[in-house]
Amino acid sequence: MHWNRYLNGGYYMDMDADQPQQRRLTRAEAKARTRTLLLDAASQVFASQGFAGASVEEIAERAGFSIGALYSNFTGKEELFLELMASRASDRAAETTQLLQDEREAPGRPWQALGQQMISVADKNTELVALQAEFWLYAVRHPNVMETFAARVRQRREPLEQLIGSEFSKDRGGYDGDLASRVAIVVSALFQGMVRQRRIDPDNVPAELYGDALRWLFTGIKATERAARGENQ
Amino acid sequence: MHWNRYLNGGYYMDMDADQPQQRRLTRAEAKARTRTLLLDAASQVFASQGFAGASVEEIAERAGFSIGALYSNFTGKEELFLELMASRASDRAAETTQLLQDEREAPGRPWQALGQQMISVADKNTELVALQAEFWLYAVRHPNVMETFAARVRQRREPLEQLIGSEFSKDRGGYDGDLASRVAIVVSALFQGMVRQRRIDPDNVPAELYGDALRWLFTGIKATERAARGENQ
DNA sequence: GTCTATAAACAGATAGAC
DNA sequence: GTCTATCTGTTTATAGAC
Repeated sequence: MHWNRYLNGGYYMDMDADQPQQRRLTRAEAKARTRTLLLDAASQVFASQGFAGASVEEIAERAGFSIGALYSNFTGKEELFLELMASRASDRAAETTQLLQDEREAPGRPWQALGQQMISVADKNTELVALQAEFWLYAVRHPNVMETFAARVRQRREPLEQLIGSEFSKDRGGYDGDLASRVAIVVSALFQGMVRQRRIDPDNVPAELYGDALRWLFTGIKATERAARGENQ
Repeated sequence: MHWNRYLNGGYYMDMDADQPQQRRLTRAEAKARTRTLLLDAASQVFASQGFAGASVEEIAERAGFSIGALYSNFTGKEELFLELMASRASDRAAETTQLLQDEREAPGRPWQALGQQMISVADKNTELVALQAEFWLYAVRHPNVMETFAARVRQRREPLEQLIGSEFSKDRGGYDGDLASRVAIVVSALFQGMVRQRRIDPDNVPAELYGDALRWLFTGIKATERAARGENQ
């Protein structure tokens, strides 16, 4: 039996029972597996109860272990939370890169399609959306963590920034990195804001709206840029 | 001595000591004042510790009262939090209405100016921004509260929706309420997303960016609408 | 490595004095 | 109305058995 990790943080087992030389897990592997299961349980409990509201007992129980096991893998609740924060950040980065890779391979696709896909991904991962809010609050309340968190968020924005940059390159000579960076911030802020609104009021925040907003935004940017170039030349 | 409430939820005393018939507060007035002070303290403590992380003792202490006083004014921590949620929502609604009223009286002002002003207001009220995130998480975790919260958010969006609608009326014959509503959602989502980003990474999220984004957005909407009308007519 | 048992601190909430 | 004292349950974290 072997545990693999999905991009979204879930797990599945290799059910290939015919595997010839199935062996016991080494101590290190077993411990790693326990850590992983604890982190997965922590994700659920922190998402539904918040950092302060979550109890280590519930996390351990949900993972199928005792409190003692938790404390032998993490120094405490805080470290568990911070490790989760780090692990989920890299998951998201991989996911985003993949999503935008798909986008690059279907370059004719309108912004609407990308927008709708992003929203539908967010609709499914309700746990992650709540966790993000929890991470943000933690960062705001712990200045020493804030910079690390901000750096991760910036990093996650990079693939988006590149996609936008290459989109703009089509229309003009050079690659305007500063513009791409600013637009990426706007696009991701818009995305996060809409996902949160939609979460509490889905009827009033249709999934297509994010795509519409992207179309408006990029139409406006191109028009504005054209106008600016027209004046300068 | 009389307590008045600022739009932003703060308080100030009338220092007019010469007031001739200064009288003792009635029991009801004293109780109302206690409630108000407790709510104000709760705002600070909930913002910095979160709902689960805040203790009623700290709230009572910060307000200058004992735990007993808190329990004689609220049934418990939960009611205190919900009352705060309701009171701060109406404060924000009044504030927004005022801000957009100013906007209406200076109709030539570009979107950039409005955007920058909104961001600078948010920069000052860091407590409120954290509270909003806390309210959102609470709503997400308590389905019975969610609809009430969503309704308050919708209500707060109304003045913005009207401003946008009247802006669009200039360009075309009728008032397109549906478009205005959708754009208002986009604008407020964008705002909230940028404020959160800016809170943890101010260097990378310049205050002007929100204004730029609004300009891009409205330029794009008008171009898109023009194109749509051109095709239909 | 993980479990059970427990220590020590703290939380929300109540009762009765004033 | 508000305060002090207290009850009860829960929490994080640790110690020692296996």
